Order: sequence, then C-alpha cells, then structure tokens
Amino acid sequence: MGVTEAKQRPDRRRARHAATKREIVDAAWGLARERGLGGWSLRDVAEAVGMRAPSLYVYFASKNALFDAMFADGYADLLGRVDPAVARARGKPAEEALRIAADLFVDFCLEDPARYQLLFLRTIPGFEPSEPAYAMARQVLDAQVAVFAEIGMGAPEQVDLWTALVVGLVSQQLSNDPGGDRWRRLVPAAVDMFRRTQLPDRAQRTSSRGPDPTIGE
Amino acid sequence: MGVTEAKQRPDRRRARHAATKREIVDAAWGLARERGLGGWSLRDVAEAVGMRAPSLYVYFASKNALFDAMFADGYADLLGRVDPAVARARGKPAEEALRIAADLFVDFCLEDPARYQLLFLRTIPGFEPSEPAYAMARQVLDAQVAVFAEIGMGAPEQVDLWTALVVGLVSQQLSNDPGGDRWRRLVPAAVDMFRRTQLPDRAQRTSSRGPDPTIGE
DNA sequence: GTCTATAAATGGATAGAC
DNA sequence: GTCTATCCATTTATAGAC
Repeated sequence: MGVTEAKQRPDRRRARHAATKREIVDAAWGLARERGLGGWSLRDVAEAVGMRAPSLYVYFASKNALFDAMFADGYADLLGRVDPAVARARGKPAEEALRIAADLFVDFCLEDPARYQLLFLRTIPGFEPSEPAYAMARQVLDAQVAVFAEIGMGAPEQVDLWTALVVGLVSQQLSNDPGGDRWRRLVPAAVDMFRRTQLPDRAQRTSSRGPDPTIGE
Repeated sequence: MGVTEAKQRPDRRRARHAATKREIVDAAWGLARERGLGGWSLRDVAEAVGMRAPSLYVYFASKNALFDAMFADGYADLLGRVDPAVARARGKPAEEALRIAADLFVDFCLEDPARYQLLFLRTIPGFEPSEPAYAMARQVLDAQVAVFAEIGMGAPEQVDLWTALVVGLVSQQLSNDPGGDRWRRLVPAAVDMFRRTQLPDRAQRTSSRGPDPTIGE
C-alpha cells in the first residue's frame, strides 16, 4: 500500500496538470470563436485563464503545440458524435444513413466556424498537425468509409465526391451567408442528388445500358 | 492645344502611378503564392519592388487597401476568362456547358491557392472588400446565373447547389491533396451527377411521377 | 507552477528631410 | 516620390527569482 500512496500524489499532480491544460484549450477555443481562429495571442489566452503568458509554457511548448491540442480536441469532439450516429444509421436505408452523416458533419462545422477552419482548412501559416493528432482525423474518415461500404458504395471516389459535396455546402454557407441557412437548407437536395446517382437504384432501374451510373464516366 | 499639353504631363504621371501600383500588386501576389496569403509584410513587398516600406503608402493607404486591390485584381482576372467561356458554351448542350463552367472555376482556383483563399474564403482578419471590389464578385456570379438560365436551370437553389459542389471539389483538393488531382479528376463525375439530377432529362425520362426531380424535395 | 523582467523580432504606420 | 528615422504596438519565447 505504500506503493499506491506514493503514486497517488504524482497522479493527483498529473490530473491537475491535465485539468489546467483543458482549461487553456477551452479558453483558446472561446477566443477563436469570438475573434476568429487567428485573432488571439498567448497573452489573451493567459488572461482568460487568469495567468500570465509565460506560465502557459508549463503546459504547452509553443503556440503551435496549443493549436495541435485544439486540433486533436476538435477531432475528439467529432469522433464522439460519429459513433452514436453510426449506430443510429445502422440498418437504415441509404438515403437516411446519408442524411444522418451529412447533418452530423454540417452541424458540427456550422456551429463553430473557427473549429471548421482549424480542422478542415490549411490556413494557419506554420502549423502542421502532429502525427497523433492527425491519426484522429484518419479515424473519422475511416468511420465514414465504413458506413459507405455498408450501404453499398465501395468506390473511394464516391467517398471523395461525397466529402466534396458536404464540405462545399459548409464552405459556401460560412463564406457567403454566415449565420444564415442558404446552403444549409440544401442538404436534403444534395443528399438526394448524391444517392440517386451514386447508389444502384433498385426501385427505379430504367436505363437500358448496363448498371446504373456511378463515378468515373 | 495649350490645354492638351498642360494635361499631358499629369496624364503621364498618372499612368506611371498606375503602373507602379500594378507592380506592387503583382509583387504581393508573388509573395502570397510563395509564402501563403498571410505570409508577407509590407516590408517584403517593398523589397520585392525595390522600394522601402514607407514609399508604398504613396500608392496604398494601408495593407488592407493593398488586399482590396488584389481582391479586385483577382476577380478582374476571373472575369476575363468568364466572357470567352460563356461565348464558348453558348448553344452547347447542358452537359458541355457545365463542364466548361466547372473547368474554368476549378482551374482558376487550383492554379493559385492564395488567390482562391482571398477571393472565396474569409480568412484575413479585419479585411472586408470594398464596395467596388465586391461589385466585381457579383458580376461573376451574375454571368454564372445567366448561363444557368440558358440551359434551363432557373432555380436559385440550383445555382447554389452547383457552386457548393464545385467549391467543395476545390476545397478538398487544396486541403487534402495539394498539388495532386484526387478531387480535380472527379469534376466530370460531379458534373454528370449534377446534370442528371438537376436538369429535366428529355432522353431518359422514365419516372412515373411528375416532372423529373430537381431541387427541394 | 507562477511570477517579473526582458529578450528578440516583427510589422503597420507616420514625420519630415530631400 | 522616395528616403531615413522612428514610433508604437504586438507577439512568441526565455531567464531566473520566488
């Protein structure tokens, strides 16, 4: 038992350390939402958590390290929503599964444009996500691919076309109608367009030539 | 004639002034391409044109004014391509007209990511295009709308869905496969998907219910 | 772990001579 | 129109006391 007692103190310290890192990351997100992803300095973050700027270096080795933590945090958030959504989509018809996927991603992006910018655009000069952080990004895409395989869209090009379509709606919404829903409300139409052309349509197969049209003409 | 002589000198001066402004804008574009849209300072631009930083203020009142000139310049470039493309597309079948439009936009964006970022994303903190500059942006969209009307896609939502689709391809290409063609090569498939679902298909009308499906289910 | 002090660099912008 | 000199603000990051 001496062992556990001896280890508990460092454990507590570690937990406190991790909690402070969380606070810092959350504060940075708050500032990013308020003033834009690039609109804040380490001094600002420090002030928001009641510290002085140099103290932050106890927790993050650089501003880019903080960005990296935010990057991983954002993808962790997204992953936390992907799993339930995948469960919800399981067994559902393709149209519905696609709607769930699209709504999830579009909502996620539109509710926090700064997060969208950090996770899906390459807009911060000098920042490159670390390998562990980037691994989380791959995890999200893998889940996406799995869902697609389940509803019969195996081609990688189909996944790419899908991501382009959904990202395009988000990008246009944020750039040209921030706060509105001009592109947001086109999600059902986009899903319908995608499904009807990319999924072999059992009910409406009418074309005379071969299998229904997919990617790559 | 005394009048013309008296006016010629200021005219020359004005022309020289305009030429220098051009040089400065071009130098700024060069730096933006090399180091990213936000990766240069006024000092850098000055050095590139063989000046000192303060001299730039003779030509532009601020860095944002220079951004504004670049914004207008970029759209002028795009407009210069739109007119011939519209002429080329006139009378062509919808599929071909859409291909011309998509290729034009995608090529334009991919050949200069920094320009894409300035013209189509809102990523520079504090920069808002001036009204004259923004008017050029509207002109481009108007040309787009006109082409769509001509091939029978009148609904504004269809134009929005189209722009989302094309922007999405560009965005994904630049963010996830810079320099490659993983999304670039999906342009034909995207055009095909869009046309087949959004344009009343005279040759393949088979659905039993009403007119072929367009936007807004 | 947090602080003060400060390094070290950068960048936008202005004053005023030439 | 161009320059030098400089202001003024900002920011990331480090050193070292406590």
